[in-house]
Amino acid sequence: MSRHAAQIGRLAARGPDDGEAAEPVRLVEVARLAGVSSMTVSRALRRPEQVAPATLRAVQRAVAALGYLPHGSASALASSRTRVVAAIVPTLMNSVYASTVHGLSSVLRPAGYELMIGDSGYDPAVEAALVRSFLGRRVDALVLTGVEHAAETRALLARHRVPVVEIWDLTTKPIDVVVGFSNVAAGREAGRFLASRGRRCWGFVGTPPDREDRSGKRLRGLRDAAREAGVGAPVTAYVTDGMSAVDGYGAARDLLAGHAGVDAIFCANDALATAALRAVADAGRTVPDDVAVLGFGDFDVAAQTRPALTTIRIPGRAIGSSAAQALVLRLAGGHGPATRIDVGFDVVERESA
Amino acid sequence: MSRHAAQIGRLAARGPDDGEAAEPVRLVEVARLAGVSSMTVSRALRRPEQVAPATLRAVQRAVAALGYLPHGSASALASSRTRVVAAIVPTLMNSVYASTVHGLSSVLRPAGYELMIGDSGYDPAVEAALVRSFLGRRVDALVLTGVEHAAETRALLARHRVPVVEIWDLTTKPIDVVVGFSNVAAGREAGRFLASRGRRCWGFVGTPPDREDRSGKRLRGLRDAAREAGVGAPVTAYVTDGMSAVDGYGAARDLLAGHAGVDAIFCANDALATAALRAVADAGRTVPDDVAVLGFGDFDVAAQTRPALTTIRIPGRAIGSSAAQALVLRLAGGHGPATRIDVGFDVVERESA
DNA sequence: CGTTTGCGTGTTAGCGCTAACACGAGAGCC
DNA sequence: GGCTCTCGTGTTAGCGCTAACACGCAAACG
Repeated sequence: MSRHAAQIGRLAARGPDDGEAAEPVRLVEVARLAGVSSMTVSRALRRPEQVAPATLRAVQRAVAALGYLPHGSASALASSRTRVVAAIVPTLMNSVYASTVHGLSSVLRPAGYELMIGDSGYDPAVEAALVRSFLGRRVDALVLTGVEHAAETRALLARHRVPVVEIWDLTTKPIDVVVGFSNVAAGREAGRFLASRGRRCWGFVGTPPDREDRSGKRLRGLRDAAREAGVGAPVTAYVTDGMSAVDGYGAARDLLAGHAGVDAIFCANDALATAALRAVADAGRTVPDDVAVLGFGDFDVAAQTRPALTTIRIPGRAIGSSAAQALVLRLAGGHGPATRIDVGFDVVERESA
Repeated sequence: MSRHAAQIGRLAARGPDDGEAAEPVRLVEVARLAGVSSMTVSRALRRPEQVAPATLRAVQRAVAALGYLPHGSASALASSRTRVVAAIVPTLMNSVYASTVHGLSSVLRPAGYELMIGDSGYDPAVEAALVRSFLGRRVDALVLTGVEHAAETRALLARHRVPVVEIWDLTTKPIDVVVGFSNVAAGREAGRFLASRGRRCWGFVGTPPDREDRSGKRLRGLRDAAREAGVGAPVTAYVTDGMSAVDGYGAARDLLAGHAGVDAIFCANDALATAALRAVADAGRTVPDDVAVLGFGDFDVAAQTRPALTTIRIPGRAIGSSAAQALVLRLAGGHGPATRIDVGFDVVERESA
């Protein structure tokens, strides 16, 4: 494609009311105006400390005069660095993942990186498709939620060797860096909390444990705690199509209907827990007197429900900013000491348990 | 930079445990294996209908065998299309904007576009900085929240002529396409609702009206309705640093303290409204008997507060998907009939008003 | 006063892909 | 049988930028 032809196309696409023709400005134009070579302009913009102060000023004047904006794709192609980081979260419609994304961008943007976001809807196959697309765009790094990934995802990552940060879980074998907390320990803590409140017959609402996802690990921890406390194994009801409130109501209702003696329900996230609150009420029982409800995540809604949700608080924003810091370090060349960062969790006691 | 040198660098950066050397695969490698020219491979991937079926199969086999992933930056540079759309929202920590982003991505991703997200924190200067960064990356289109923009933003957009969709508001003079609703009409509807419930002394919590932002327009509508209903002009208390619950509590408290007769508070969003609920309770008064609280947005929390928030529901997800559809049409060449799409709004009556 | 060092800048050669055009072979037509 | 037309594919020439190296000039050095 000749430049001329491109311009024709552009002009033809314009309406008649266009004032300035706005021929796109390239590096050479800036160089010409500043009286230097284009390489010097490139350096002045990327590593100003490498050019003489007078030259720098001349370049900056020319850049401002022409309104020059560097061309990201050209820069990326020549330097093999896009300065884009991609992040995949289960969903944005959930305040803790939104916080995580916010934490990521609050560190990455000032460091000169933009974020591409994908939401997997908790589906590993969707995650794999997103990873493929992001790798095609040659992002400089990838942030993945969780440490369990589809085989295709692992194969893609092995092939393309991009820095990867896994978040919201821990493992002894991270792909690269992992920033999160132990979901098993958090589930165990949930159980200990219920035991300490005298609850003896626990229920659990979350995803089936054979998926070995984060929800499954929380259940594993809960079971550990049940053994530890000498209470019966938790009864379970599973959601299979999502982790939102609408997905959880039926499971919670079935749990209550099938096990009249249940005096506590631990939910794999707060959205499910709000559904459990309603299910308990609809079953004619009260929270927390008849049934305690314990959530997970400390979503925004947790403080607003009635009764307010007792839940496990996860520092979502800190996960994002720590992950981003680790990434920025790694991308700058330094390896950073830690490949495993545990941000921990707390129990937030409100009214529901 | 020679390709060879790049490869040395790569290898040097690897650990000793690396199995496959994973030399990155380029289009020519695929072409060689398939026994065609690289141009044919390019076409087979982008417009399969233009190559002969047998050739197409050969190319697809070669792509699969080599695990080829097209190089986004190179493609973007050669074709002047990045297949990336950037969206700027005030914040992701708010379910309605998260819904909007979700609506955008649900349409854009299947159409082959990735999303870059920026959050402006309701600050036009931040929006301008984001627009600059996104334009530098030569995104194919831009989605902006609101129709009021900093002068710098307008200048950048005029210079770079990228398709723009403005969302969450309406105007007769959109930059390009606008998808949203009339914030003035929504504010007026809020006032009419309060009037119909016998409220005579209204308060408003939101941003100062001189900003002429979406909150300001809602206040304008409320004032119109006050005149229409023959009640006094609404008393106001402003937030200046954000639109979250923490920003709103002080304003609501001051409003109640300064105007003992207030029997209704309209808040510019539901986060502020949750703060108002607490402020009313802390002032020793009850909602809705003493003071009605009317929110805006129908955030996730609205149904969970006690009393549950009566609010104006905005179809955030529909705004996102409609905007994306308009964009996909426009990017495909067709102009699409509408440059102004009104998605409307509803009053959701719960308990607080 | 030569030699060395380092700094600032220019030159060269691509990065991996695609627009535009060229071209040959076969089909359709009179 | 020559003409056009279409279809599938190849050739050429960049897109706008930067890595690597080259080079000249001043200061620093023995």
